[in-house]
Amino acid sequence: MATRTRRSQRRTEALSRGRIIDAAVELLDAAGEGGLTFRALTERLATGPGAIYWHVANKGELLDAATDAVVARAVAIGSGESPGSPQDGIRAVALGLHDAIAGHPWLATQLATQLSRSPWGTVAPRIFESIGRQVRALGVPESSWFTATSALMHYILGAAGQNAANARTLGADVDRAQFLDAVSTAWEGLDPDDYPFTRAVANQAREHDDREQFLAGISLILAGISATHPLTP
Amino acid sequence: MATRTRRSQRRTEALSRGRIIDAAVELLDAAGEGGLTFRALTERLATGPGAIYWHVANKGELLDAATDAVVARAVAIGSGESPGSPQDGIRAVALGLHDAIAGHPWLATQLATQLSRSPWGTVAPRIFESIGRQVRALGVPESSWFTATSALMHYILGAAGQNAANARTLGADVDRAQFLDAVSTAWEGLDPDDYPFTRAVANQAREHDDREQFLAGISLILAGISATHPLTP
DNA sequence: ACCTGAACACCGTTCAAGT
DNA sequence: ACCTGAACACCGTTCAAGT
Repeated sequence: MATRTRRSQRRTEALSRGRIIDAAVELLDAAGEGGLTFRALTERLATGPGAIYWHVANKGELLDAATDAVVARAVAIGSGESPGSPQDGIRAVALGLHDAIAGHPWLATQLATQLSRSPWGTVAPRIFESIGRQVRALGVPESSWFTATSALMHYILGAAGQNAANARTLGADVDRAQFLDAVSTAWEGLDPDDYPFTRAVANQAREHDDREQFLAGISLILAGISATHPLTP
Repeated sequence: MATRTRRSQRRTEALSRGRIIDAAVELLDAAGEGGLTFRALTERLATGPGAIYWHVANKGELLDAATDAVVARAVAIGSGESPGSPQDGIRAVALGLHDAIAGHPWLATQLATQLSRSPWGTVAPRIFESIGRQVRALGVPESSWFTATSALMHYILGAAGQNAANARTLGADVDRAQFLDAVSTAWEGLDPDDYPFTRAVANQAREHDDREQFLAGISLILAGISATHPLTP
């Protein structure tokens, strides 16, 4: 449909790594991981593939850079001087990442791949740092910093990724209520012998709210942290 | 290198969906997501692409089926009649998924994509059910089943995915100690103003054990569940 | 019903050539 | 130093034709 928008704009600014990364993010947002191709990129930037390869080593590096750009913005928002408790600080950082992934669904898969491929990159420390500072403020003893921060980070990325994937399914024609109803109905139709538990919670799935549920999980982990570690705030 | 193994074995069994899925899993295990191509598949199965398309709709469906096959095996192992406490039951299920992802690193990305793309598929209920049964056994009140099970599932998939990605980086020439040392050293070299926390825990990262750390996170969530919800076991 | 294999459209990447 | 654009190897998928 609206694929050919801004078809061959006259190129006013010179090409640059930054402009390429911005265009990549736009393509990813518009059409998901499949939407980022060098053909689409050259058309949007009104140039040839060789020009792009002059600024960027390959597609993988471009994806990493796009991921880093979006994450940097997200943690900058989530980690401003939070006025409330350290718990609220953690919730703010968590929601910042949650909403970033919700707004850029391709980020979930990309984060999973990149965090593992290169934990020495810029993305992992960025996220780790913004969560960890709040953990420290919480009064968790230093010997448990790594454990507590890792647990929170894994939960956040896991849950946010899941929610994002759900959001991606919601296209133009499917709304959220329909979607949840379809899932719940499918779960209710499962074999009673093999899936008693899933059938029993099908209705809770139908009525849940993503953000609320996400924060409930954060609260669970926070409660676990205070129960396990003597806090000294 | 050893790419051409069992080059053109005489095809003894007829082609079938099951045999195609098995071959897909082998290719994924051997060379990651990039290793599964229809070319490689046709060579290994000594057939043409058309034959595969007769049994399988497209590559996405094949990936889903491969994922489901591996997960089914994993939860079958993790959820046998556990002799210990419900807590230990949860740990067993969690470790079952953890080890499955560690053994099939491509599973992490694939699970993230598939769980969201179709939560009405077979994979999501399988995992949800195996965790949820243990949550119920724990004595969590029914109104909190969905929240507690979701939190555990998100943590497990997030953490296991991360660890798997780490494992993937460890090729033939890099061992685990070197890898962790490289990460820690990189973290220690970060800007002291921007990354005080990450620098402070760099040493904990160097010495941590994946499984131990993974289980510590599970314990944290379990502690949070008992602290938050009145258990009636 | 099941399989063959040539063909098609598309992809990431390279590179000699230009400015 | 930066950009052009044709060309290459490879990919998922289709389909007329065979058995």
